[in-house]
Parts: sequence; C-alpha cells; structure tokens
Amino acid sequence: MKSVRNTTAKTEIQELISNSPVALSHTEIQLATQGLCDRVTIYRVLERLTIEGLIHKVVNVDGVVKYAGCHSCSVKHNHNHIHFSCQKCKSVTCLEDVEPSFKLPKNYKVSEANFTLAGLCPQCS
Amino acid sequence: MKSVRNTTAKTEIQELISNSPVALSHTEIQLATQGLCDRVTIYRVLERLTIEGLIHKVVNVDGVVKYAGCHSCSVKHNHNHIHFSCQKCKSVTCLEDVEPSFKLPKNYKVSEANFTLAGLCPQCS
DNA sequence: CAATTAATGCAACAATGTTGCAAAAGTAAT
DNA sequence: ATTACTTTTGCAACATTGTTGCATTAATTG
Repeated sequence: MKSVRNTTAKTEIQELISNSPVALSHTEIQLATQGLCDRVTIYRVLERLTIEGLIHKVVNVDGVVKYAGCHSCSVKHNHNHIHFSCQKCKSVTCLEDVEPSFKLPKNYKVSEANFTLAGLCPQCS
Repeated sequence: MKSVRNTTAKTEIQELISNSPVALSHTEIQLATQGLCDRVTIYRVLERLTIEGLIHKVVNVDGVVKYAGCHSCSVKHNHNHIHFSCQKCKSVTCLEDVEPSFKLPKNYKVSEANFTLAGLCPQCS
C-alpha cells in the first residue's frame, strides 16, 4: 500500500505556510527556506500538501499561484471565502469570515469558487 | 504628442478577442493568428489594448492569464461580474449579467474584484 | 537492522513572459 | 505622393516558472 512520509522538507514547508498570515508563492517559499531542499522538491511538496488537504491553492490577480494553510478545513473543506490580493505588496490574504453570495446562472455546474478582491491591504493603505 | 496607431496586428487581435465567446490566452491567440506577427508583438498588443480599455484581463483558476473583450465597458467600466472557468475545456466565459455581492470587510480598499467560478460549462456538462 | 518504496536532487527541458535595439510601418504635414 | 516623425514590430537574448526522468537517499514497517 502507498503511504505518506513525513520529511523535513514537507514539515517545514507546511509550518511556514500555516504560520504565515498571507498566502505564499513558490518563490517566496524558496527564499524563506533557503537551501532546505531543491526547487523541484518544493513543487512536489506543495502538490502533495494540496492533495492531502493541508493547504490550498490561491491565484492572485496577476495570475501568480500562491498557497495558504487550511484552517477550518478540518471541519468543512470550504474555500469559497474571499481572498484579498494587494496590488501594492502583492500579498494574498484569506478573509475566512467573509462569504460572498451570487445568484447561480443557467446550466453551469459549479464545483469550486474563487473570489478575489484586489486593492490595498490594511498595511498598504 | 504621443498617439495611438492602428496596425494590422492590433486590429486583428482585437477583433479575434471581441468575437470570441470565451476569454483567450496568449497561446490561443498565437495559434489563432498563425504567423500574423511575432510572439512578443502579441504580448505588447495585449498590453496596449488593456490600457486603452478595449479588452480586459482575466485569470482562470489555474492561474492562466486570458483576455476578454470589453462589451458594456463603454457605458461603465466594470469588470466585477463573474467569470466562469471550465475545468474540462479550460474555457473562460464572462457572465456579464451575474453580479456577485459580499459584505465588505474592515479596512481593505477594494479597487477591483475578480470572481471566478470553476466547474463544468454548458458544453462540457 | 534489513527491506521496501516514498521522497529527494540533479539535469534537462518546456512554457511563459520580458527587454534592448535596429528596422519597418503609421500618421500628419508639406 | 513624399517627407519627417515616432510608434510599432521583429529578432535575439534572457528571466522566470513549472515539468519530467532517473539514480540516489532516507522514512517507515516488520
């Protein structure tokens, strides 16, 4: 049977993301871990953590892929909250408590929602 | 004074985007125009068209940057409608008539909203 | 501690986006 | 139509981001 192994790289990267108030990109993680592991390993760890449901992927307004920790996901795996993408410092924050609403259209089957607001975060405004 | 010039590349790319029911990526535009102009020119044309407000940039759930025509923007430049990103055919459609609502949080200054729903579009479901 | 196999590192590649500069092409005035 | 001016283009070269194959390393299980 296939099993999951807890490696240094995986543990460190998960903690880094979980402790961060903002979502982190691959590049940011690479800089923050400084030689902890190979660039490719980071990609693979991020992929695994996402599959395991420990982190989730967010895309900022510029199209940069970032990763954020799953906080309330143990209860209910729901990422349909709003993400705030700062145009100045490029930070991405999860606004967990803000739930958007919309009236569903015609015959589209929605399985995932990505709501991103762009502007200035509290630190930059 | 700096002025704007209408070139073949610009005109063709704008028409391609405007006539498309879905948002197009740089790669898709390149394939559709087949040797109309250089790859770099497409990037630059897209940049100019965006600045001029003739098209707008959308990012799909995978982080792929796409461009869509601005239809009702002559009246009121507003891109705060929902974009639908199909997980199967990767198409991105603007659902112009669907306006999302959300209760604004604390001290964030919002200047742009990007709402993307992912799932299956009518053609794929 | 030995066996198994998941995870890593490395190298090489692919895709996407950016920049500088000389050549080409629009535009307006003559 | 020709000229002068400046935008736009093509090319080459580079930067960044993400992917894949394969041999090696290391985490877990018994």
